[in-house]
Parts: sequence; C-alpha cells; structure tokens
Amino acid sequence: MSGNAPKKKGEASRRILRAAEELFAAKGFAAVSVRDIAQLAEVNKALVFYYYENKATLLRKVLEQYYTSHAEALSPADPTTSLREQVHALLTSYLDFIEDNSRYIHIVQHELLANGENVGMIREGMNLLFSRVQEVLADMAGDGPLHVRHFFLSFSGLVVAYFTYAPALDEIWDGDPLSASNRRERREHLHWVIDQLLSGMEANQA
Amino acid sequence: MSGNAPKKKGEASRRILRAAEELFAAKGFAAVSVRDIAQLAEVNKALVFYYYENKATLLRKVLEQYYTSHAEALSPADPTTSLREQVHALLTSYLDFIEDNSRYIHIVQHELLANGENVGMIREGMNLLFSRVQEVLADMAGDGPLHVRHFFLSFSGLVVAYFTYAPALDEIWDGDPLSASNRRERREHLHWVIDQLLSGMEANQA
DNA sequence: GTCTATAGCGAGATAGAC
DNA sequence: GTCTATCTCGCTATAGAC
Repeated sequence: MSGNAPKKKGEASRRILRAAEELFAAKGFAAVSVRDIAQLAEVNKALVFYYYENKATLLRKVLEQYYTSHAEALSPADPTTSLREQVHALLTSYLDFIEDNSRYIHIVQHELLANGENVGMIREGMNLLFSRVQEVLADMAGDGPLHVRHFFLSFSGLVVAYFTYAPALDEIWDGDPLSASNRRERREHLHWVIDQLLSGMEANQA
Repeated sequence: MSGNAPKKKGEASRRILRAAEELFAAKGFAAVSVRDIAQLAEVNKALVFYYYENKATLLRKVLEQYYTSHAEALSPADPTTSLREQVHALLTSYLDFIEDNSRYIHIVQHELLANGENVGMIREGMNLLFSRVQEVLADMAGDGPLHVRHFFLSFSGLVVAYFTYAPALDEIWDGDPLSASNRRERREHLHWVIDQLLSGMEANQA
C-alpha cells in the first residue's frame, strides 16, 4: 500500500496551491519551505516544482487567485438607494469578502511589509477598491483632510485592524475576538462609525 | 589597513541591534539572515552570535527596546483639560511616537502575522495602550458595539493603516504618501475622524 | 503525472586563534 | 572583543526512473 489518503487524481496541483495559500498566510512567504507545502498537500516535493516553476511563482498564483475573487466580490452600487445605504452596502460586501477570505488579508499584509515585487499586484487591487469607494463617496467627500482617499484608507484600516490584531486582543476582548458573536458586534461598531463619518461629511457640505 | 569605516570601538553591539531592527522591519524576521545583519552593521558574522545568543534573541531584544520606549512615550492624561482634548492629546502622542519609530509598527505587524512566541510581548504593549485609552474614554463609551475596546481598536487601525498601506498608495495619493505634507494632512484627517466619533458618543449618552 | 535521489548552495551556529 | 575557518543542516531546484 502506498498510502491511506483519500486523494483524487489530477487534483494535486490544486492541493498544492491551497496548501501554499494556507501556509503563506500563516507564516509568511520567507518562513515557509517547499517541503512544508508538499507535506501539507500530501504530494512529493518535486511535484511542486513540476506544477509551479518555483516558490515565488506559487505566491504569485495565490495572489492572482485572490485578486480575481476580490474583483468579483465587489458588487456594483445600487443607484436606487441613498448614498448612505450604498456606503453601508459596500462595507457589508467588503466585510463578507474578508470573512470568507481571511487569509487574503494576511498574505496581502505580508507582501506589503516585505515591500517587494508583489506590491504591484496589491496596488492594482487597492486601486480597484478605491475607484469603487470613490464612485459612492465622491460627491460627499471634500478636499484635503476630507478627501475621498482618506476615507478609503480609514475604512480599510478600520476593517483590517480587527484581523491583524486579533492574536493580541484576547485579553482585552472577553475570549476569542474572532468568535461569531464578537465578529457580529464588531460589524455593528463599524457601521456605527461609518454613520458618524457620513454625518460629519454631510455637515461639512452644508 | 583593515577598513575605512568610522567605527567607534565598543559600539559593535549597538550597531548590530540597530541593523537587526532595520532589516527585521524592512523584510521580516524570516527573510533576514544573520549575514545580512552583520554586513549592515559592518561586523563579522560570528560577533552577532557573541553578543546575542541567536537570531531569535536578537528579535526579542529589538522588541524589548521598543516596548520600553513605547511605554515611556505614553504621557499621562492632563485632568485639567476636557475629555475631548485628552483624546486628541493621546492621538497626537501616539502619532508622534509612531512617526519617530515607524519601524516599530512594521516589526509588530510582522510578529502579529507570524503569530509566534513574541505575540506575548506585543499583547502586553496593547494592554498598556488600551488601559490608557480606557482611562480617558471609559465614561463616554458605552456597551456592545460602543464598548471602549472597539474604539481602541478602531483608533489603532486608523493610525496604523497609513503606514501599512503606504507602499501601495502612491497612485492614489499624489506622490509619496509619507511626505511631510501628506503626513500632516493625514493627521488632520484623523483628528477630524476622532471628533466625529466623540460627537457620536456624546449623542449616544444623552 | 508522480516519484527517488541528489546536486549545490546558503543558512545558523561553533571552535579557536589573536 | 573581534576575527577566520569550518561544521552541519535544511533549503531550492534538477535529473531521471517509472
């Protein structure tokens, strides 16, 4: 017998990609070895190089995959609703995407910190998201400190902080910050924050 | 002649620590080799192991150093001013610290993402900062989605996002997001945001 | 398409001269 | 305290059998 794993044939390539994604998110590109990836994917190490030219290519494929699903997840604004509702809808869809793809953030943050070749792909993703925020917020936002780009960045920071800092928050939160009920509460907080900011922008326009 | 560098004797240990700090912040712990550190510090590789037992110890020392200066940078609240002013003062001192120690964030984020042994030290730093925020905000904040911990995390995210995302923002910003004038503008934005949130909290109390 | 075997290199760390 | 030289290991990547 060669093994007891329920592997389906032809799937090896996908298993490798999934394993790479999981490990890159957990430990970062540099801290992961191809051996780790092969082990988790339950394939031979050499097979990784057969499907993906090298370790760096593997990371690029992981990022490309996310880039695609991120772009797809951005549903277009519904012009029949109020701007305020459109902003909330955008926040909701962003949170949905991130909860479904929490590893995405980790990989992106790793790459941002490494500040290497892959920042280009991340920049494209940011630009895309920014243009969506701009569509919705352009009329409300102002200039200088109230420019759309600041709100875009602030929204991103507000959303992402929760996932970045979670491992160090368990004493401040009661128990696991990432539990379902705590995630729900955090969502409510973010929608509340958005409301305050929108009110401030409206007041500023008048 | 053995070299042309203006090295002062006895300083090697500090040069190593500084080099390690710089490289860990730029590329992350795993992506940095002891050889890199020695080269930047202009010392022999073996000397790194003479002063610091191993690579992991070096990172711990870097974190300890930051932990200390972070704690020192948190000036106590001035009870003769309004709560609103105290919050703004806290934000200002946090921003000052971070601008003076911008590498600190990068190292902390790397460690959070790695989620390894050093998260304990970071947790202590977060707890300390949280208790300061709580002092100032306890009376104003509420429960559930308006609990102090949410505001604490939101403030952190708002501040930190700017530095995390900077490498991918250059197309959205006009030129370098980290230029002096852009940093100033970002500060103004953050104070504006804080003001909106404080107003929202006051309204909620009534 | 998947494996074994191994080349070749750079890493962390140590021994010991000065 | 600082260096040279070296050990050992694990890494990426390749060659080639099946």
